[in-house]
Amino acid sequence: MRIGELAARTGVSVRALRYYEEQRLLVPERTPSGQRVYSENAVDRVRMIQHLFAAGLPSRSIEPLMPCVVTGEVTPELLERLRAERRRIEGRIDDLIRTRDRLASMIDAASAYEGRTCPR
Amino acid sequence: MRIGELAARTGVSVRALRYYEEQRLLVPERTPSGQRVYSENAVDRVRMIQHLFAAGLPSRSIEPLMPCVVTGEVTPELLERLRAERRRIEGRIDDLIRTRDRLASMIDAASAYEGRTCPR
DNA sequence: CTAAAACCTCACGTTGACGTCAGAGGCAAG
DNA sequence: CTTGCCTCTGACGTCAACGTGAGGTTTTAG
Repeated sequence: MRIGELAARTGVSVRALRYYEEQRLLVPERTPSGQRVYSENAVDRVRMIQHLFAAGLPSRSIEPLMPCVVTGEVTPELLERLRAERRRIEGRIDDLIRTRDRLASMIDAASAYEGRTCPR
Repeated sequence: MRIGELAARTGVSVRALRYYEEQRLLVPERTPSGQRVYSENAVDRVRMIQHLFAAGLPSRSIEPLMPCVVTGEVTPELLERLRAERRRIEGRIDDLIRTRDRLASMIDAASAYEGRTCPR
């Protein structure tokens, strides 16, 4: 499929797909005239990339994880990188939970004084 | 205390503190000569700001939350904003958990093929 | 065959949270 | 008084993940 269809099917912009290629996250084939041609599994690939972006990984961290998807080769280094990223994400989850709890107690304390002025 | 000490005690840069002031997140007093003077509770304030930044809130979202800390006034709108931010954070937590789980199953699947080539 | 739609490659613009440098003024110690 | 560190105000630089044209080619529909 060409770039427009992939964009439509994944919900990301054409520009973003070209950006992924620039970062070597998703390198498509080319027709003789130079147009990009993507395989079916590029759809899943893009979704994966989006999830990792959403998890806060920069493209420099995603790029070395991609060879696995491409060649299917699993090196110990790759596994370790995956585990490291998992730890990073778990750390971020813990941070967010702490922040949420802090925010929740702010809300509890504040709602006791709703409409008035709370002591400081 | 002056800006250098606050920076040292909070671990954020002097530049960042001036940036917070620019965004009206933390507006200090001034000496007659123009030097910034921070009160003791600015330390907690900065930590709070850092946590909210870490939670992904932009300064435009943090700024309207700050009057509470300053004046102690709790309006219904403020409470609603706090609750909205809490919901946002909880959404991000859920996303991260999903991403972590996906990553974890990638790791499980991959480690079964460690050193070899996995089927595709 | 032609016109529209989709695609191509530069290449500059944007946003947020600062980094960094320049040039000048302020402040405690010796 | 001067040395040395801290602070001040601009103001430009950075990085990531794209957005947004400009100007030209390719593919597709009628």
